[in-house]
Amino acid sequence: MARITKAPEERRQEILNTAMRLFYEQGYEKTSISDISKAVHVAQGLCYRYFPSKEALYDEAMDQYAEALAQRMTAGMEENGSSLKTMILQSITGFEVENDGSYAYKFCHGPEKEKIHAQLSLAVCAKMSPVIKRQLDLAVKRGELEIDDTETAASFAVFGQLGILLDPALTNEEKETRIRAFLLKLLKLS
Amino acid sequence: MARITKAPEERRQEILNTAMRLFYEQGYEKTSISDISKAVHVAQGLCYRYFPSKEALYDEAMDQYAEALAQRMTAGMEENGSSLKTMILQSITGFEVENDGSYAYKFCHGPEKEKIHAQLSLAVCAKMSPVIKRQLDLAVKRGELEIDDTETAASFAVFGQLGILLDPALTNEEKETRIRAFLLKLLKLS
Amino acid sequence: MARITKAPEERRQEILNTAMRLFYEQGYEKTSISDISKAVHVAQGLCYRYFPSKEALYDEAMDQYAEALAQRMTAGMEENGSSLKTMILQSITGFEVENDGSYAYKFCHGPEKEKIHAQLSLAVCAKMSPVIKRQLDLAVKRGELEIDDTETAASFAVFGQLGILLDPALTNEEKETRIRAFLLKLLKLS
Amino acid sequence: MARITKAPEERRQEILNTAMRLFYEQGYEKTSISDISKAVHVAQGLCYRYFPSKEALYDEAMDQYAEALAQRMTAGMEENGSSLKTMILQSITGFEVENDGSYAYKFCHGPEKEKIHAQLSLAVCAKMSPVIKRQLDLAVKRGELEIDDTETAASFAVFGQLGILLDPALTNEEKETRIRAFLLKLLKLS
DNA sequence: TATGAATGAGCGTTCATTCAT
DNA sequence: TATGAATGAACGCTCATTCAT
Repeated sequence: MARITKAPEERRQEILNTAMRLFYEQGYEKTSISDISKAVHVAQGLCYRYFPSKEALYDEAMDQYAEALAQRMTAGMEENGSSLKTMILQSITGFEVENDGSYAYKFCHGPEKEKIHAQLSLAVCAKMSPVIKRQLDLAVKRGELEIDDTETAASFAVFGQLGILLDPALTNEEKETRIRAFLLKLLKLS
Repeated sequence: MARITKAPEERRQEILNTAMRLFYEQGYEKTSISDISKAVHVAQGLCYRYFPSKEALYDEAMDQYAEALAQRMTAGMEENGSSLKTMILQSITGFEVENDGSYAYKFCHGPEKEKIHAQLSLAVCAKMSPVIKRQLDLAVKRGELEIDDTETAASFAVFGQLGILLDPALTNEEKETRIRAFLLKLLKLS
Repeated sequence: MARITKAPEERRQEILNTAMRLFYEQGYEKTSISDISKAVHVAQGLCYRYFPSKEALYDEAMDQYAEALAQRMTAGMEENGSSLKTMILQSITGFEVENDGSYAYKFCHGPEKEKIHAQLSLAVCAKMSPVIKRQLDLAVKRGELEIDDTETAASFAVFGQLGILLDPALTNEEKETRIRAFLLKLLKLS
Repeated sequence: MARITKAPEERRQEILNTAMRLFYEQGYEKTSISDISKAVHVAQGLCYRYFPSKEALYDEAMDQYAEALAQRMTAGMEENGSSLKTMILQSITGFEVENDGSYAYKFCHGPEKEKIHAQLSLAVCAKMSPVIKRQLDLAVKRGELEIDDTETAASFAVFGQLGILLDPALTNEEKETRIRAFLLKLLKLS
């Protein structure tokens, strides 16, 4: 086979991206290193130059994936200084992310059987919570809000959505409406 | 080997219990059917008389486990008619269950690397939510509470705890204190 | 389960018939004793009261099956004293047997992948040859034919058909026409 | 174990040859992939780099084996332009092939219980038939023979031998004598 | 005669990982 | 840096067979 050499970092990320996708699509166990290397058009052994084991590759891929999703969902919050109410009304609740070529849009949309969703959902929430806490702190400082334990509040505000988001009986609109209504009330913003 | 015949239901449950334990302790992939059958002191093939595949056995074991944990955590709620405030103050938040021979006490205590925790946590929350919703409905009827969307509220109240519970930086007491304080405020009970 | 007792010979034949069918339909390896006993509505262990092993059951089933097919194909020959030419023109060449509830009609019709066909075809031919030899002998006696080695002739007449019969490129009519034309010429009857 | 790397094609054929032998000697079911890989002195998994399944390996091995036997038996026919009579008198009838290190000599000599023989015999005949047909066509052209349906004639000439060849009651000389005598008569060459 | 739970060996297959090139 | 043939251990699963009832 034609031997294509790439900059290590690029190769590494390429493997990571492909692994991310396959792990997400097929689950951890059903994705073999062979699958990954085939998809990257690379020899099997090469994966082991960049990652010591399949599990290490998985951990890094999952973390990077969760990070990407969390960033996407809190995008915009850190820059502009909207009011909390505006933020909530504009927030992406995880199911409106459009298919932009990344795999973020699949969040909560894949087949339920995949055991990876639970792990990913929690990881994303864990990454989102500190961001939300910071926003709550700012809102408190701005006088929009009166809460002392913003950490717990942020945690509830983020993880609390999971029950609604993962409920297959609800439509996306219902999910969105309910979550926003509840959050506004929770933060006494309405 | 001495051939020990048991009533099918008993055998089935025996396998299920052992599988539950091993899956919990070692994770799904690292537990082989051979491990399970050895632990039950039974021929490997026997597992396949009761469960068509490892995955089916896993699914049933996980569901039964989540059910048991959810029941334990909502125990007492359905019978006595305590006030919501009392319930919250007496609630088991998932980390106070003592080691009583069951495996419930390990909830959220096992090594974080196990991928099963996320799945189990969400499954338990999903099973607890409807119970909590019913209690909120009763509380509303009793006039202790004024909420219209009790389903969403219950969902937030249950899933919202996950962020705190899964945070390894907090002690159990802190977790408990924060959650109770927040819940009381959330439900405007204090 | 309701325990249904039958006369040993009846049971034995019942098992044999079902085994015959399943071996034919699915091949030897893909048919398990469990399959057979389920199809007979009988406990697995019972098969071992009647047959010492799966292979013994197979051998007997196959032989009985081949016997049945051979009889069906030479039916009528032994009784009436038709001329050889009439016999050939009336002969069943293996593909005209209609579906009469037995499985004979499947001869040479099943999926080609089944490895059992070869064995069965040869067994049927082996059983047919002596019958045909006898008819040739009678025809020689009647002066219809002049052959010294009727055994070899019968063998060629029977086994020789296989190449045509097993050819998937020919239609049944073509097979029939060719075989009859050739046999008439071979025996110098036309 | 010492790691011996070979050219893929060589390895592939090596596995094929060994499989061929074992399948022939022991039958399909009784030959495990483990047996084959042990005999090739190779890791079990390697077989699956070259063949997707045991059955695929079997099919290819059998076909290659049948091909080799058919070639051996029709060897010489295609080159020189002997008369048909000479060909028949010189023909190898399948049982005279000496043990030359190949396994061809075992044709029709192995234990009858092996179910593979029937399949192999028919496969060899199927491969021989077109060759014989071509010879008959040439003989017709040379005026040695007067037959219109040479395809059917070839089929009968080849497959028709099976009954005699597979008859365990006959000696090799008898088989040879009878077949040659019959073929000469059949083709009206004597 | 009949049941069906239980056995236990073994099979085909997969796969993470290694290593000579 | 990259290849891909080779390893070898294990795994899920099947199944002929046994045996207590």
